[in-house]
Amino acid sequence: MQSQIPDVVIYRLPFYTRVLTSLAEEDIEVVSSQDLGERLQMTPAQIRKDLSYFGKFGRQGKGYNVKQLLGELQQITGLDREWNMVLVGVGRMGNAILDYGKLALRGFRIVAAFDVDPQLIGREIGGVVIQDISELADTIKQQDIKIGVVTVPPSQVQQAVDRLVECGIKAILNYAPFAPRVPQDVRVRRVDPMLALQTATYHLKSLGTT
Amino acid sequence: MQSQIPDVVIYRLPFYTRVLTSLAEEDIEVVSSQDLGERLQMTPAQIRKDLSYFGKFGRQGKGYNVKQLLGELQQITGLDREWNMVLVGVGRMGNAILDYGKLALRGFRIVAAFDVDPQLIGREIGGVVIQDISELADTIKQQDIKIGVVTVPPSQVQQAVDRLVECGIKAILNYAPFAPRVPQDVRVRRVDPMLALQTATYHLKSLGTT
DNA sequence: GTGTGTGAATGTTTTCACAGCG
DNA sequence: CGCTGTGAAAACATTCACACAC
Repeated sequence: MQSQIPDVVIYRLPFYTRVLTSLAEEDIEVVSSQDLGERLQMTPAQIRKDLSYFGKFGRQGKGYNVKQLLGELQQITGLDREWNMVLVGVGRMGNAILDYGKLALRGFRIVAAFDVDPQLIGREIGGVVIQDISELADTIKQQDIKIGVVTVPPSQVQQAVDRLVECGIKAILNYAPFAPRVPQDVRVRRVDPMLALQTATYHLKSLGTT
Repeated sequence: MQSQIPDVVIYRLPFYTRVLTSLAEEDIEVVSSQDLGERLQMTPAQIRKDLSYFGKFGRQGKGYNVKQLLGELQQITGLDREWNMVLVGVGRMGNAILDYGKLALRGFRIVAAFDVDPQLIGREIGGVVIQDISELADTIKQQDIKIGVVTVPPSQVQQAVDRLVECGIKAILNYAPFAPRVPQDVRVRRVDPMLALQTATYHLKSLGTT
């Protein structure tokens, strides 16, 4: 039924690719799980175990070849290719995301943006022309897009997500502070600075004054 | 240290307060772990177990009083008060955050912002005047601030974090794509949309074409 | 009857510790 | 030697299932 590779492990892979990328930039050729562990603040054993789910990438007595391991991990995570995305909801946040150039550099490119506001349709932001939401299905199917970014107001999130799912979107980056309901095979990832703060205050509480 | 309450539980508390808040707004007075579970897409048992770490808030055969439980949880999480924060690094992201009004409504208020760029010092954004970084220590100590938001370029994150920690900051909202090193008693929370995307592509890979 | 609170059971993740390879 | 890869053990988290309170 399922992949038997724990989700937590999948979640950690991008961390590995990031450190390996910067090691590669420093022209470091070989790295041990020990080194990696220090840079990532995790135990060497965990790193070795994680990697072992996918294969044997290291050499005993030596460590891992940085470039080779990086390549393997990029392939495993699917970060070796470009991913096209659609964005739904060109409000404040959607605008900022469209206007932010660096996404594409990292392999994620917003190729289409949608809104319901007639005022916005036809405008161009960050090289993307805003289309009417009614064109969503066609665009997604034509370009075989699998990732959607949802930046509509909270009250419309579920509806927007439903539409995306109907169109065959399989991963959603959600900027709303709650989890929309989706079928099991669709992944939702939440971006929620507020939540991050709210999980920190518990520990601050016990810290006297203010 | 006698925390004994699992971190995962602490992380879930804000979700409970959010649903309870919206239930309260709908004037719903009582809720069962069953109901909560459906809304949050988690098992009733987990909710009951989580809550049991902090006390007995429910009534058998009935459920939980929404307002009362909300109050308890806000107190437990420290969300029953206002938190003042400083922001370091008024670049693109820092600017956006300062300009974003709603933070304060949710109990978090940025009361001071800092940068090293002389061009920026003295400017006002979102009601906050940008100060020179040299004034950081004084401001934090005078106002007994415990939370810092770090939006400096990646290469300067560790330095900025070190300064904040020296000044007594105990929680940091980090917008950089890596984890700075901090003492054990300082919590760092990362906001990282890129990471969110990167954890999703693993599952998309196996999905044919594109 | 209904739904909480909770030990006990089950499932999952991390860590240990060491055989074995280079 | 040094460091990987990995079963086995330990730690941790979730779910079960039921006594008990309303």
